[in-house]
Amino acid sequence: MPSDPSANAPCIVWFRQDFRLEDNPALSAAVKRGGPVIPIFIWSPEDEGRWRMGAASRWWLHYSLESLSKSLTALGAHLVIRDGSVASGLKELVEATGAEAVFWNRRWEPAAQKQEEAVQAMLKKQGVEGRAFNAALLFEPGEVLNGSGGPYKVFTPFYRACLAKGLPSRTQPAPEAIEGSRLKGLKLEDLELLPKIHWAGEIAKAWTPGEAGAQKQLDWFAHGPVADYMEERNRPDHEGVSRMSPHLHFGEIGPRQIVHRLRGDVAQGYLREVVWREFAHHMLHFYPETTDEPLHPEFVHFPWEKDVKGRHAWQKGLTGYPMVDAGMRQLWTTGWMHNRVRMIVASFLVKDLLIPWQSGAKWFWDTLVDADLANNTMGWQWTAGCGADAAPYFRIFNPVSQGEKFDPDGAYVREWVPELAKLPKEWIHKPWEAPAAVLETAGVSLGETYPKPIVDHKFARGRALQALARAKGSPHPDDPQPQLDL
DNA sequence: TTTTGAGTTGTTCGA
DNA sequence: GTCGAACAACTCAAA
Repeated sequence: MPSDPSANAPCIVWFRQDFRLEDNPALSAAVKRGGPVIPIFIWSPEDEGRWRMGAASRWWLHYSLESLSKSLTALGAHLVIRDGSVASGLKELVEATGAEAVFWNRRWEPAAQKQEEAVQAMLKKQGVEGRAFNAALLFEPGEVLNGSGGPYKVFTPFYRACLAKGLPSRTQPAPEAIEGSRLKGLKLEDLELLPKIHWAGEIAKAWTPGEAGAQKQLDWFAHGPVADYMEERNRPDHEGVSRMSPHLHFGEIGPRQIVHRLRGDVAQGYLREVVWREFAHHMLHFYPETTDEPLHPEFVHFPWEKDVKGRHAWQKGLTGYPMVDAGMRQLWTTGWMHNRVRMIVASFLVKDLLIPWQSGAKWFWDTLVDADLANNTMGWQWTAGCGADAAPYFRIFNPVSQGEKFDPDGAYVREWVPELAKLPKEWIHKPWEAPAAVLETAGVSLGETYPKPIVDHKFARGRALQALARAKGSPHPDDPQPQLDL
């Protein structure tokens, strides 16, 4: 037998947002290296700064860790759980175990990158090997650049450049066995990730966190909805989308596995959305301040309203616009909202109520089980018109026509706004226009059983167009006219 | 260097 | 009911 002593020194695998065994390059490399493997998760919200994990995501994290822990145990390893700052936690572990290497998969959020730099510096000081791998993305920031060597700021050319490179689909199998090491840590319960008040019942019914749940979800999507994705993806009243977002966010499955599973023309439209996720991560990397600041600086002066009542009505799903309220209640109840409806509610907050997009981003951050800093930031900036590929200023969603177009029978509204369930579909998206007799028959009393619209959309649209014109510096009737020097 | 064409997801109005 | 045009100007990407 070879007797190189260093071959048997333990290797720590630091799990972050890559809670899977298949196609997990850090884990595979550690196993291949030989010697004991110490998988570790360190709960360190203080390392995340302003964007520490929200309540719904913490719920998911709890069960994702539970699932990962079981899978590792089945292979012979043991997930060590800790809390506190990652750099100091890893330092202690390296010293306690005599580990000679720490492997992990990269994350791209600004705070996560700072955390990683601190870990690298610590390891260098300790004389321990630190190696980072790519598990999260098809292409990491810097791999897809425009002709001038800079980052793309428009999606379509970025997308074409990705396709030209070929979407990576090679994956690594899960290890068959792992040489473990007994090491004491915290119990999962000690992290107190689950809510103290019991509000997660419906979330639990809707989702199965963990690698097996992710695989099952992808199977379901690949066998059915993917074929009609382009038509059905806009229908919140149908099961037409993949619902992969929380699994992807927590790395219970990686994008390469998705590309591998969905090869073929039928999935092109869906894979385009996966590339949007890539684009969002690249943008966040190159423009890290966009989590809080508009990408386009003229929006710093945008005349936002401080409308506390409006914000609360929006959060609770009591705006009086059924499509908006249905979405907000689906979010609150299940930790997720259909993407089409995300655009509708976001447009309503930002354009109809003129409430800052950051406020909406924060609410989503706390309530979504798939809250992802890159995707969330890109989505909200796009809606507000201040981000990459920004919406033209005149693109203001009409919550009524969007409802009639994408929830034509009102089934989605009926599910999430049950007090309107008996309204005929003719009026379900605009109950304030329904004849009194129709309302009475349906048991709807506006202002009592369901709110009247908190703002008139036509008025709000005009107001938003005016505010946008002013922010952009175009002339406005109320502004002093510049003297023309003719 | 200059020029040209394109740019996720919309709405409204008038023919 | 359906259809096309108008709704700004600007930035980005690439020829």
